[in-house]
Amino acid sequence: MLGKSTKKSVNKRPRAKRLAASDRKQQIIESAIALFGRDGLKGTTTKALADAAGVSEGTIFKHFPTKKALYLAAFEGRTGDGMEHLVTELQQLADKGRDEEVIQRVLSAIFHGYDRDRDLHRMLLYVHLGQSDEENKVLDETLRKNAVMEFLIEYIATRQQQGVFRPGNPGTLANAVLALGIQVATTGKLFGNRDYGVSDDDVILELTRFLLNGLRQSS
Amino acid sequence: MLGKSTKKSVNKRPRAKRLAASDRKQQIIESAIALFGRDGLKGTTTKALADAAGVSEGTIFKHFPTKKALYLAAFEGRTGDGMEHLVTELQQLADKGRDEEVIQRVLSAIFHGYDRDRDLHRMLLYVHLGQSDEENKVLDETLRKNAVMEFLIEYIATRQQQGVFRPGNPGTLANAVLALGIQVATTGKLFGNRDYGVSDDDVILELTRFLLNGLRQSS
DNA sequence: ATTATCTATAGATCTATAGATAATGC
DNA sequence: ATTATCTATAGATCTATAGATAATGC
Repeated sequence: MLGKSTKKSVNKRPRAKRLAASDRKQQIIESAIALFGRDGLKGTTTKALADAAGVSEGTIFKHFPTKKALYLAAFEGRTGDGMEHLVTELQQLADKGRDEEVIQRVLSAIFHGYDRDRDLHRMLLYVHLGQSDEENKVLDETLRKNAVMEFLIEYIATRQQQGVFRPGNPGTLANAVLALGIQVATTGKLFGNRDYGVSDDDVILELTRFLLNGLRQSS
Repeated sequence: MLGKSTKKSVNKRPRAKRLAASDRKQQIIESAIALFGRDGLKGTTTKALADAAGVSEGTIFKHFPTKKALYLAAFEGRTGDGMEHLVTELQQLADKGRDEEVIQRVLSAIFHGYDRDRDLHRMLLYVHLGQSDEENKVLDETLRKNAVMEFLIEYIATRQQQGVFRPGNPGTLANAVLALGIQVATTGKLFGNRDYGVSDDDVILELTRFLLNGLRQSS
């Protein structure tokens, strides 16, 4: 009623500070991940992307030829960040026979990954649901979680030969370990289903004991 | 070049057979689930919905006030279909001490649910990612999987008191059982990650043994 | 004459482009 | 004078509506 801020968009955003192209590009990507993670590719408009980045829509398209190119750019350079390092660490723990720590490390890596890159993991779910050829390429690259999967299969098979773990298909069992971690992290950290008032560390400990109990020989 | 079918949309769809409103409504919902499951709410156009149902866009809006109303209608009447029946069955197995069959039954119910209503489960993932207040209402209604969750918590706690299952937070453990089943079903049946060449029944058996081993006292 | 469907279209986005304007660095 | 940003807008959808047309049942 006072005429100042009632009119739509009277307060126009100030011209964005001029940045080097590579910096602006990166900054647009960072702010885009939150939006794409929330609403998906189709659900996110270039207007929203521009507003979030603090630039005009024209600027968005100056840096990325299409909206989808920006979407896909979010995954560049993030393919399996510290996966090799993790696998090395796991291998060392496995060699020392520290089974508890192996499983615990796998679970905490998953949990922390979802904490650190929550929006990116939401995006990944959207990409999975998307399923185009192009997008599945990105997935194959990104889901180098397979490095961990491969380690687990080998690890479980070895422990079985040593008579420590009970028999059973190592692929199915490795998949079970990862699946449990991923699903608990997904519901707890992406969907907010953490009704069971327990801390992450407690859940990890509980699940570790549970998984190891499941893997080990009873007798 | 032959002029007959080169022009866009020369072959016009014949007028849809006239149906009773309730039948048409149901049929539109059925065909919509596949589209919403594939592309989500925003990714599915009313044009696509009309084409899939074999009617005009006008007809879609005659039966549903908005696209979103159609989206939400897909969940009506499907809230926990045979959940009470399942829980009754589980309770009977539990009373007889048939632990293997309890777990196996839970897992096979999840697997079969994903097989039977694949598109609906894809939609549910989209809804989960959507997260608006309104949509979470639908979720709370639909995810009466909680009935099974509640049963499992009670069941695990009882078995712990009897000294059959090892100690541990029943909520976390029950969540683990469901999470494992849901995630394996999601990746295997919704995302097509079934690289490990094993039949459903074998996976269920393997996971059942694994889960029970994890739950039971070792000594 | 009542109910279902279709046609045509309004109005609101939404993506992307072209050309103008502003800022930087030589 | 080179590079980054913005403004303005074209063209393509996309949702939803209103009024015309067709089918059914009394």
